[in-house]
Amino acid sequence: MAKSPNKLEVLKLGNQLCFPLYACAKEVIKIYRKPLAKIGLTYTQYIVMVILWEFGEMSEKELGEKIYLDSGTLTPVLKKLEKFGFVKRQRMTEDERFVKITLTDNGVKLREKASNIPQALEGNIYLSYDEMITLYNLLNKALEGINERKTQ
Amino acid sequence: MAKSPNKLEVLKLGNQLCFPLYACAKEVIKIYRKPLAKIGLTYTQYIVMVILWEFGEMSEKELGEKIYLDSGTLTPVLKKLEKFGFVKRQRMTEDERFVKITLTDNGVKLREKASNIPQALEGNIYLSYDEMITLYNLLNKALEGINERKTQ
DNA sequence: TTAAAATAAATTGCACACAATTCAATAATA
DNA sequence: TATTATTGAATTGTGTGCAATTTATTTTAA
Repeated sequence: MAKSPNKLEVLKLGNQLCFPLYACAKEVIKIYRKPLAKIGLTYTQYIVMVILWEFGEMSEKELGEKIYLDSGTLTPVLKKLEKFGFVKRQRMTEDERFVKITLTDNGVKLREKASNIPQALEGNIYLSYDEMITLYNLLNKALEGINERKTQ
Repeated sequence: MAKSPNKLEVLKLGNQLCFPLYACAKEVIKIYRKPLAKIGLTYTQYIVMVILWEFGEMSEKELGEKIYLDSGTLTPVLKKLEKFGFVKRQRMTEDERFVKITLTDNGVKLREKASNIPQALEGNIYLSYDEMITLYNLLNKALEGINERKTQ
């Protein structure tokens, strides 16, 4: 049975958590980079497309909330994807402050070409299925906590 | 009892893991940003200092391996820290290709001022101690796997 | 109903992050 | 030993990522 941790121990571990999180995210993104280059996308562009493939059209604001990016990052990425011909950006007539992001036909088609991208991780993540599930759940729980704090 | 997952399920989950990892890392770094600004450091600069505080002087190459950064990122960061007066950079006489990174007195002193930085996470990570331990272990296991693959 | 506040994007400036290349020093080998 | 290969750091160019500010639009409230 593990001893009950004091506050200092929790803090120290929190600090230690930070680094592997940072390093692991970078390394996993790096694994995706090469296969993504083959279909002409960066990781950030890919994530935008994944969200749009899953949820369909939405405002830039909504997209930014889902992807944890503000307009400072997102606007240039979306303009690039528009230049590539994968998305369309247009002000909404109901409220001209909002920009609606829509997939073009080519954007929809790209989904198939990207379908083998997840295989990039094959043989690169040495975790069991159960460990991956646990990791996935803990990360999402942590994210939820951070979101909760934000909306207060 | 969970059913045995097929390969496709593992791949799909791997892909899904990628995003919360990316998002969570960004959000946690964001939490550190404000308290770090008070002692005049960015997150990357802080991680460099943490490594040097823990392990002492080492070459830029060694530092880069520990922190998962190449010279393209690390050289400018180290030059900045040198300008701040926290580290010293000098070519090693034994082998002039290597640059040895050493803490200055001010660099050592900064450690105390930074001692309360981990408290930034207090009230921001809604995970139990055990969950944090599990998350920490899984991330490190994933990192080890990635490293292993690299050295092959 | 108009002035003030709020809101969504866009812009600006700074700091990474990394691939690719260059440069200088050292090691390997013909 | 002279040539080639390798290695560590530095440089260059592109792409985020974000805080702070600006702009245009809409909402709120006086």
